[in-house]
Amino acid sequence: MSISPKIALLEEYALVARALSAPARLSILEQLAQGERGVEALADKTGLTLANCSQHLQQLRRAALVTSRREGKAVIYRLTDAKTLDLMDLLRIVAERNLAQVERILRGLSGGEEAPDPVSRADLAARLAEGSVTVLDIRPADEFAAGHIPGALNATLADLEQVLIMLPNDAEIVAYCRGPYCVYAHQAVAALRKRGLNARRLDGGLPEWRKDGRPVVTAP
Amino acid sequence: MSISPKIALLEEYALVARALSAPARLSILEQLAQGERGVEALADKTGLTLANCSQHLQQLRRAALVTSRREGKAVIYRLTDAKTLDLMDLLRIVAERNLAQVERILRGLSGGEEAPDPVSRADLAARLAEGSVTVLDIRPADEFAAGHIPGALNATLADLEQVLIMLPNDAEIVAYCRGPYCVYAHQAVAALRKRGLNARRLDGGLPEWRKDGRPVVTAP
DNA sequence: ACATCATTCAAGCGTATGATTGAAGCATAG
DNA sequence: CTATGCTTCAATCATACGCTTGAATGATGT
Repeated sequence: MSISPKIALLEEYALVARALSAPARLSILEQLAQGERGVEALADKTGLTLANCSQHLQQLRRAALVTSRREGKAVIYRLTDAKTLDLMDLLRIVAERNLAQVERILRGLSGGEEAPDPVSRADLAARLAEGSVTVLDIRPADEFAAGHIPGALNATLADLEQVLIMLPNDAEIVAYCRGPYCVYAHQAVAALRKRGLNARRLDGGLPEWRKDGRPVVTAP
Repeated sequence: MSISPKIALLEEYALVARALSAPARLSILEQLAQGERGVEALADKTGLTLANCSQHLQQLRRAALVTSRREGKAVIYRLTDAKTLDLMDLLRIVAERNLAQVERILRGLSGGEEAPDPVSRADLAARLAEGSVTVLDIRPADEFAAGHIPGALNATLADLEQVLIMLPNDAEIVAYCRGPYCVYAHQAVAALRKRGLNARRLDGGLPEWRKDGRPVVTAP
């Protein structure tokens, strides 16, 4: 350490980057962006085994991207602060800005068609106020119950058909999901547009909406 | 829908993070933040072998953090855009904000003494205008020649003693180096303060100064 | 104190990454 | 057109990481 404080410093910075360098951990962070969670819930949502998820969580904690507290028998994890979210955002921005690969993957989700520009959160808020838009929350029911945009309808990709029949054909639809890392809304919009519906995606997901200080309601 | 577009997306984001997860690559990026460089210059500055440095550069290029162009026989690398710098900055901020380890390392550099708050770039610009401050550039002579803050004196850590004797004892000194990743200025300030001089560190280094749009001069 | 449950630790395995060496491209100079 | 020198590719080894399995820890409740 005293031999090379410079390397030691860089090593610390690299530790944070390394924590973000595994898809499994990004997936965990995306979940935590929705709200704090226990280990089992995280393992369940991300499809990781319990022990594996626990190990990833500890790497994230070592990098101080998440913190934990005990609550009875359970250990609850949450993002340390907004900086963690900022870092994830910037990572995504750089990746999308630079990597043609990302473009191709997102295009593949839309069935080859060009996706329309996303709706800004300010726009959606304004349109919500005048009731001229239908908001779809494309997330599992439990996440929807834990918090969603006021007035939003909940639908998973599998449910989508069921919810559609309740909507007028000329409805303007805005879909959102967990956030920029999540592809549910992309897929939902692609499916809706294939049916000729006027659907667009919200820029960002619930965490970003909440971060803007906009209203969020729990189970209706 | 292929096997898992979601994982594929996360994999792309992880690729960018992975590129930042090795001290050697951070070191390269710090060099490139000073300005574009050839492979050999980078290898020399970072202490890496040529082939090794080239491989790291290709990983950075795969993550689109740097781009390259040919210039005669040489291949010149540079940061793709300001986002790369932003990402490095945020990485450092999160690491310093959260990791007690970083604090200890930086404190170790100051010989255990508390370092004073850094001088903001706006403050330095104002004081430079009124000539009430001496600026020290603590970087190798070639980097100094390639660009430095107007009026700055160049000194390496080894040279420091030589330069000192030219300064009045009551001089107010501001030291800077390559930037937040660089520890030269920390060490120089610690050394100067041990001699009873009124030295402080500039917040950020030359890349940040330049990014602010402030004047930079080349070899005097 | 004991049983119980959620979480963490520990060991093993396969794979990927980083560093080194030596050989192969590629653009300019002669 | 060939020669030179910078850069990159290829092969190798050592190390680290991610995932799985099975046991240990730690707090809770009877």
